[in-house]
Amino acid sequence: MITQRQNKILQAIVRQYTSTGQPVGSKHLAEKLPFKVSPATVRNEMGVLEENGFVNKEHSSSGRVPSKKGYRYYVDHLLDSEAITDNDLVVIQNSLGTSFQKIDEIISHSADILSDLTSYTAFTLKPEQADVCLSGFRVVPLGNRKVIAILVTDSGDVESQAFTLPRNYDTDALQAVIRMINDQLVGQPLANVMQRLNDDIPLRVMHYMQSASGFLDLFDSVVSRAAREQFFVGGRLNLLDFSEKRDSVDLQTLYSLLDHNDQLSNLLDSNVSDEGINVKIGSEISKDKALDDYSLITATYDVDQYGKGIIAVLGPTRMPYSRTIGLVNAFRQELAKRLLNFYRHYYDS
Amino acid sequence: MITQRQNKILQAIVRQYTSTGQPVGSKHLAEKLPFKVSPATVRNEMGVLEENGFVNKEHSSSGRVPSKKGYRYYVDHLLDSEAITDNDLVVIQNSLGTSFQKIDEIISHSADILSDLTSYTAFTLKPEQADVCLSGFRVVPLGNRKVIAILVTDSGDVESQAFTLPRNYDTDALQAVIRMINDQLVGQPLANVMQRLNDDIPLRVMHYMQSASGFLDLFDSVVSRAAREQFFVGGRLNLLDFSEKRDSVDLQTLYSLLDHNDQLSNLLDSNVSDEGINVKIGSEISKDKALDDYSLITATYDVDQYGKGIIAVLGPTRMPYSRTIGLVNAFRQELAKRLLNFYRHYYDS
DNA sequence: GTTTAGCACTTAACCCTATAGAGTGCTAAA
DNA sequence: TTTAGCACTCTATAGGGTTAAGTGCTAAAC
Repeated sequence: MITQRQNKILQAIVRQYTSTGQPVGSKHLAEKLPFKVSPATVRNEMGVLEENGFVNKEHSSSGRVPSKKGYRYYVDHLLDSEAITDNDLVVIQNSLGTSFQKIDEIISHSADILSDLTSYTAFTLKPEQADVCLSGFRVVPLGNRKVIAILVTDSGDVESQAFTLPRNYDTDALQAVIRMINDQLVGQPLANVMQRLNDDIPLRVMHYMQSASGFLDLFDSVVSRAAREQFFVGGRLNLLDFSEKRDSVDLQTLYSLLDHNDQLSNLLDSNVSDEGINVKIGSEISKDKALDDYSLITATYDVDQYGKGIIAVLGPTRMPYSRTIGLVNAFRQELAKRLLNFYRHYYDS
Repeated sequence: MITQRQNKILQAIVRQYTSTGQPVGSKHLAEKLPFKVSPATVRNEMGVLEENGFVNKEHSSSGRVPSKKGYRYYVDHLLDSEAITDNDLVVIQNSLGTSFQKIDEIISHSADILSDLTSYTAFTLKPEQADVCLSGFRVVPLGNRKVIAILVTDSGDVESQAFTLPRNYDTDALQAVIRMINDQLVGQPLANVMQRLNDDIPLRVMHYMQSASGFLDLFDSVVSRAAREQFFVGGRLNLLDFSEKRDSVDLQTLYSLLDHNDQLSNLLDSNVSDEGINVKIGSEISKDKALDDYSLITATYDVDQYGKGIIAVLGPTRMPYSRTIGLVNAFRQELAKRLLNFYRHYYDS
């Protein structure tokens, strides 16, 4: 059982450590505490906290450092009222205030803002309805055997891809295939479409043309681009700013993470919680040891009938949680407001 | 005047230093040289080289290190026959051998291969004819006020962008504007088109609709995307692997370079030579001090009537030039071959 | 029964010094 | 012109002493 006083001491240790990065000693801590106790008492209490695994020592005569368990407990029970400064709020509102033409612009911009605010690496995903459906597929000839394939979803997203037809292509067959695609697939969720692309569609295409592969590759690539959760990253390189042990092999993993969007995507996918704000600490993020000293804060933002999006921040485990969580929280609300305006303005009558 | 023996000694110093990173002393060097001389002789010769500015000392009793001038001289006069290993050649051929659908795929892939081979940062630009012209602009309605703008160039490239029309849009006016654009601009080089967009086109558009800006923004964004030399980067983060002085403010510049494509683009633009392989050393790359310890190797590759492309490698000044240049040279040839095949297959009758 | 003062002990960080090693320049002999 | 020899310079490394911050434990104070 943890006493109230131990709570306060653990809280103070985490705050102190996250702000200075130095192990926290009993004497300094005693001065900072809201009640008057002697360093000796603090030492005793810290001993108890250590027995319970909330704090560690770096060596036998050093001050205390929060353990993963300590951070976890702090985040779950000891967080500040998640206040941010007025200044931060103004920055958020102003940077989201500029006008933009496309959803992608503001979402991409958001990743940069959030990264600047926190000075960590930030991620943003645009709002996504649960089941986006195919609402149309067209192929427009551009002359000289060039065509452009255009796919529209019922969420209003458009994906297109240019393509050069092989010689001797039977345009009538192509038209027939496109009609078939529209007959069969329009109105279906993209996930279904993807599945049927490996299932009955190839056979159907073969009715009209000998080789299904060329055309299907094109269609597949457009569909999967539309289905992919496109996310944006801001401040990639901030990941390298801390990383205490700049030499170890872990750097390799970080580098590869930074360079490969699919890895980042997996990381996010596996860490997104249903809703609200979620904090993952160290090994909770992934099995990979390279991320042991990082924490990931994810949050959803809700744009009513237009779906839910995600924002996230990846920073050092040793981060000022109250402030960072406060920023993420304020940001999700502002972003949701802004997007709701945008959607209302553009999509409603 | 530089003697033959001094040439050999400078060559040996550069080779030794680029491979070990340690200043080169007279005793070790005397053993490595192809002719038998005593360390004392080597010392005398090194003294001459230093007087002429080809080598420096890090402190009064250290070995010699090549100066920028020394590297320059080495690259210009003392390079090995630029041989690469059979293994490297096989790797290049295999990785370029996989099939691909679009030019962009292979060019982007090339940046990764080249970066892996050299372990530096690599850049690739696709082949570009001198004056690409606009060959068509269309706007296809997709329903629900959505349209897609499609631009085709005479080099066969296609750019498109989806767009949502404001309410109460006059579609007849839009059609008229599109006809006007095609009348006025088709057949003109993209550079001209860009210029006229700031010139007479806005006025012409105003004939048909009250506010020109919305539509022109769309058109402008599609045109500039088509006109932009799109380049690909592989191994961005390799730039940070060396950087002796990991703390200085120069890191900031490097970071910003890594994060901003436009900066990299400028860097390449200002360093591309007319043809063949070109090596820029240290301050020759740019005024920026952050790049003083880097060298940039650029090379063109020639795909006959389909234009010329560029590949480049940015690594430490202290790099094994013979090998790196050999790799770049082999790569440009293989890439040119591969692309020529591709173009012939797809674009010729 | 807590809390606290006092004290012995531990460790990292810093500074100083000594020493070994690699390299240079110079001089004089080969 | 080349080389052997030598005095000199500078870096890197290891060891020793000191300081500062911290701990745990014990016994007295509250």
